[in-house]
Amino acid sequence: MAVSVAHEGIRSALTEPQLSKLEAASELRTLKAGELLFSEGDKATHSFAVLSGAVKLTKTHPDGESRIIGLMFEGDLLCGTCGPLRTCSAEAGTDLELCAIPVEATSRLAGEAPKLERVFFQAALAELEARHDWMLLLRGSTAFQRVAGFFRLLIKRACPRGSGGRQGYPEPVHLTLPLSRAEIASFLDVTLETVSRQLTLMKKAGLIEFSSMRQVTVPDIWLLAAHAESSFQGGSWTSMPQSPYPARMAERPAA
Amino acid sequence: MAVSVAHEGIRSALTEPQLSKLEAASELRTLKAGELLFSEGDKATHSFAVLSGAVKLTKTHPDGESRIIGLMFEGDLLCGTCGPLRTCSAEAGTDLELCAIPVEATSRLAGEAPKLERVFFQAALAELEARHDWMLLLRGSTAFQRVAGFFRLLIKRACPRGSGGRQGYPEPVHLTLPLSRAEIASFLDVTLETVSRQLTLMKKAGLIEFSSMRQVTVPDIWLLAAHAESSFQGGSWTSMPQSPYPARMAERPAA
DNA sequence: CGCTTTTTTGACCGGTTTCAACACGGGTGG
DNA sequence: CCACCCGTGTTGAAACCGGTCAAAAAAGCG
Repeated sequence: MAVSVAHEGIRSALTEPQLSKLEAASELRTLKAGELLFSEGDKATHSFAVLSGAVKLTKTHPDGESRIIGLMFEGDLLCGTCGPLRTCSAEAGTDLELCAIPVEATSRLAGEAPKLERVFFQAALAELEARHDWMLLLRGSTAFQRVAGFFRLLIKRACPRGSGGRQGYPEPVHLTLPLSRAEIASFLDVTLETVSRQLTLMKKAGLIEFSSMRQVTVPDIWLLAAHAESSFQGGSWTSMPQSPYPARMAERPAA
Repeated sequence: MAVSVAHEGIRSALTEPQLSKLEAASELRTLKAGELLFSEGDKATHSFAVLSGAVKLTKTHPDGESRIIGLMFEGDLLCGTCGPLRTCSAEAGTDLELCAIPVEATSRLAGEAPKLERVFFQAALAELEARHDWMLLLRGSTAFQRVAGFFRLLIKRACPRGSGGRQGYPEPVHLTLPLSRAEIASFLDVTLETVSRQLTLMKKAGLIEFSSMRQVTVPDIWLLAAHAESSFQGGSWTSMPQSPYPARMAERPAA
């Protein structure tokens, strides 16, 4: 009980006393990588603000396998008001630190702070957007493009906060993969062997570097993206042109 | 101006006078198949309640191609409050009839009718759910499964309202495809040739029948689903067992 | 230091894609 | 009424990518 509700949107939607009330009801929760936060079909009793780490959202496929349908990072809000029941499972992708906010506490405040509801609404909308991006990434893409897209997504969502930097990353970015190869594969809907191959390919091409299994450095994400765009895939690679940057690219900094 | 806001959720969230106010501001809009409703990046000035027909939601892929990311049918609510700008384009898949509700009209009412905001919230959540279902369908599926899944989706969302019937459809269902082969292909993320081949396959197997290019009859959707589940794909088909229904299947009627 | 788990690499197979030709359907105008 | 045409849909053949099976290599752990 009693923890600072470190979510920008929520804080700014409430007055001091309201915030205190909410914080009094909330609690800090920590999980180790792999631990389950909640399961599909559970009653949605809490919302969660991610303080650190990455949350893995999964859903069970008709065939029984579970697939990763989304990831949430520091600063994201996993809203609990999405109907009475959870529609997917959540699991700690890495060690996790989050703030659990009981839905009843939020609904108690809903009357006097209509803006609060809006925050959750926005969170749901943001998730929707993320899914759209994701669907776009998966569609009509080669394995190479998917893996490249995975890096872009990772950098976009997990990085900015880590390095105090702006969002023009022409300089090397390094990041910690929140997922194992198998999990990345599930996320990208390819086999883990394919992920491994593409990673190796990218490594050989100098597009990425590994300092350890989960520590990657991306010298230039836009170079990587450029290769992904040009529909590249496995083949003769050792030498490749310096490749001019693509003409247009979503979220590309203004240069 | 002035049109009945034929959306269940909205109607039940408002009092008579509130509803009248909303209806006074709303207008009926009709589009022919192929016409554009709004584009990615447009200012979101209206919400739309789909009265009849199918709306095609598309988004532009980095490669420049536009991909279908979702479909909305009669009874669905396309909410306009999703941030200031539209994040995807909407186009009439078939001839369309919808009710356009200005966002300013809804936000004016938001104060006195908090439930209204909730309706839009729920609509967004429903969309999210739909995307999840969709992602699941696309993943790890053979072409056959995808096409079969497309039919299931179509029947689930577009049909129940048409035929006054319950939702136990062991009896033949026939429907109008809201999309061309190419569009279906885009939706399913396969080539149009593949769609055509699977359709032919299903036809030869007696799982579907065409009365015209866009008029299909599905004698037994669960039989179709059963084949999809058993990972079936092109091969020797002329004779197939009566195939017992699958043990479990999402949304399968209780029998 | 051996153990297990994760990751990489290889060879082969099969379904989709691709490229390309063909058939169908609906409309127009002779 | 039929010939013609164009867009849409179907069918065919070959190439390719990613999946699968299998095994070796590397990393993590007690």
